[in-house]
Amino acid sequence: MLSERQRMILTAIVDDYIRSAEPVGSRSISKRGDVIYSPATIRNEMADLEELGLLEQPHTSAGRIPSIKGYRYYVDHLIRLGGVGEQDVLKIRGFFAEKMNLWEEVVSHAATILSQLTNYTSIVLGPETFSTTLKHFQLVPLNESSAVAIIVTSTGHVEHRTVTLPEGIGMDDVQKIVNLLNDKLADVPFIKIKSVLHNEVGRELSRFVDRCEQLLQVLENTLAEKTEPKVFLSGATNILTQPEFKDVDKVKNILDMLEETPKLMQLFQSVPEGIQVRIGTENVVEAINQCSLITASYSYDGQSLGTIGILGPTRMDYGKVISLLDFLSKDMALFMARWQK
Amino acid sequence: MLSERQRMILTAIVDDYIRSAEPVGSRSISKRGDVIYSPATIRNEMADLEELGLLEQPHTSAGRIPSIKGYRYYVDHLIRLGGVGEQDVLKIRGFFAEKMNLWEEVVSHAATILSQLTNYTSIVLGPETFSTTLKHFQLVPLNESSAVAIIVTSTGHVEHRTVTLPEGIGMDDVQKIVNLLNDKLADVPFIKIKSVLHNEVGRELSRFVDRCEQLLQVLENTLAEKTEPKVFLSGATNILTQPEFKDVDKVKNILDMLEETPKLMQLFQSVPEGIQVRIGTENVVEAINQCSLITASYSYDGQSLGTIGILGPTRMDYGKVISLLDFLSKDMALFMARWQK
DNA sequence: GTTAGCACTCAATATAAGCGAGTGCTAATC
DNA sequence: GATTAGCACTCGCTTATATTGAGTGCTAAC
Repeated sequence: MLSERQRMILTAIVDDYIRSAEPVGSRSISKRGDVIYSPATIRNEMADLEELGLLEQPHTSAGRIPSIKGYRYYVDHLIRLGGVGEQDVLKIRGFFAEKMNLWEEVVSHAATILSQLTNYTSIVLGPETFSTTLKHFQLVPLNESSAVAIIVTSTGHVEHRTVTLPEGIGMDDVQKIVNLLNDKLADVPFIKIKSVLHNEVGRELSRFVDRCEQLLQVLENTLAEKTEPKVFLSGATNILTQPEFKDVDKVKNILDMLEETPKLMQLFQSVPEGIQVRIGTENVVEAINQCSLITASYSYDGQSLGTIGILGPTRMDYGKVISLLDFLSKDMALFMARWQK
Repeated sequence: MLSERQRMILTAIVDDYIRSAEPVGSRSISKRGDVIYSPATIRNEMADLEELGLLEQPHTSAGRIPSIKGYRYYVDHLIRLGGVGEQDVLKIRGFFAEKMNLWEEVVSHAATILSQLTNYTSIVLGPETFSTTLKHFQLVPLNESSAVAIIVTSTGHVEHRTVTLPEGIGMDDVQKIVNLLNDKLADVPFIKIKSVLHNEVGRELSRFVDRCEQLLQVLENTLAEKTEPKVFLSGATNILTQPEFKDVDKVKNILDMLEETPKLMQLFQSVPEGIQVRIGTENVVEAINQCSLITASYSYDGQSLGTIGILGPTRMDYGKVISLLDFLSKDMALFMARWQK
């Protein structure tokens, strides 16, 4: 357990370091005004904090910088959430005032706004098709053996993939099946599609059409296949403005990872509801062991819709980013809730 | 007009510099074996080449490097196209052997392959919807006032956008119009859609439906709107491995530009048929004045389908990249030709 | 026309000196 | 006992200075 004084000093060091990117010395803290002890006293406390693993010294005659553990303590116990600045609120409000019909638009714009407001890299995931309902289904034949399946969700999200048609099935049979599926599956949540298909549709269908089992199977897979949520990135190059990433080699790994969608998804694996902060090596993906990732999921009616995240250096403005993500994720949820009806 | 010896020396310098990224001195050329003159003679020629603006000296006591004009001369007159390496051919063949149904897949994979084979950044444009024909058209209502218009092209490309429905139009009227459009417009090239709509459809439609002019107008715009060709990027971070881009600030501008699609499109404005090399400041976009962009358009039946390009430092392996782009663009054209039927 | 020789240039590297921000420890002070 | 002034010490950073070596341009000889 830290003393009140230690907490004050740790807070001061983290805050200063976040601002300046320079190791913080005892003298500069003493001069700040909010810690009214002499440099010597502060030095003693700093030595103790280092012993506790909360601070580090780049070299003997330098000031202190927070360790991962130090940031963790700061985020868990010391942080003051200042709320979102007036300017930023206005920008976000303006953003949501625009007319947007497609989920993609909302999400990609959100990513842009986030990276602009923070000067870090924003990563926004969504929509997860599974959390929406089917609006319309269509099969457009390309040639004898393949077709494009088009799925429109209640959120205006359009998804398409190619399917291979079973041999020797007639076009009008296909059309019948598609019509029936539209009838039966409209407004059914994706999560229930499989069971509806089996219980209601299968029976009925066999009355109409012969040899439809294969096709039905294909379509079932197509419809029920969990889709990768789309990833929207913005401000990937912002990392280059950070002094700790002046070195090209350090940056390369990070940018490489951002280019690879699967790796990116891995970052978001098992993020819980609400706001989550992962500092430095707390991230499983090695490439970002020098970075922190803050994520916030946005949800509707208890159902998680997607996740928004900010990737920056461990020396990131946690207070600002957390406030902002909290604010934006709630606004997004609200915005999309208006839609669900 | 350059003498044969000058051409040999210029070739040697460009080749060496492309390999080593270091200014090339007279001694090292003399030792290569293919230019059998003493360093002193070569120095004299180098001085002449510099006077002609083909070479530059970073500083007095350094070797020479090619100027933009030097590269230009090299590309126009000296380059030896070695063809594509066996390894690379195999990879490309393997790539086209895969089954791909959507144009997007082909194009995005092509981008990946290109960046892998060259270690530069690849930018692939396509498909331009205008060069294909309409396969299917669908309108899925989202609510009273808006709907998603879905367009499937002959190449399996699916395109969607939201449209605003005119007030007070009935759903069955909408359906009638959509059906009619599908009847009349199937397999019509996008380039002709506007005229077909006016001549054949407009007349006929007014017989069926009242108050459809507005909707028809909206759909006409939707269908005839020239779509931005999609851009696929790969290997954006490869630029970071180049020694001339060790400096983060130089790289930032380039990567920033790559993140912005409109800027990226600007790069490809007015690229002619065939292979085009733009060296350094020959590029209009300032951010890449230290880079060269090589583009090749792929076409079918005289109609340009899209463009593939490689962005690298001016000190780029022009011979290899040109051969590769030539090869790949032709293969892509062939692959897609098989499809058009 | 070609080349050997030589003085010269200049970035890059190495070496040393000085500075200064910051520390840890000790002893005096509150 | 907690706090702080004082001081010696550390060490990265900056600046100044020398050294090196790859490369040049010019001249004179071949």
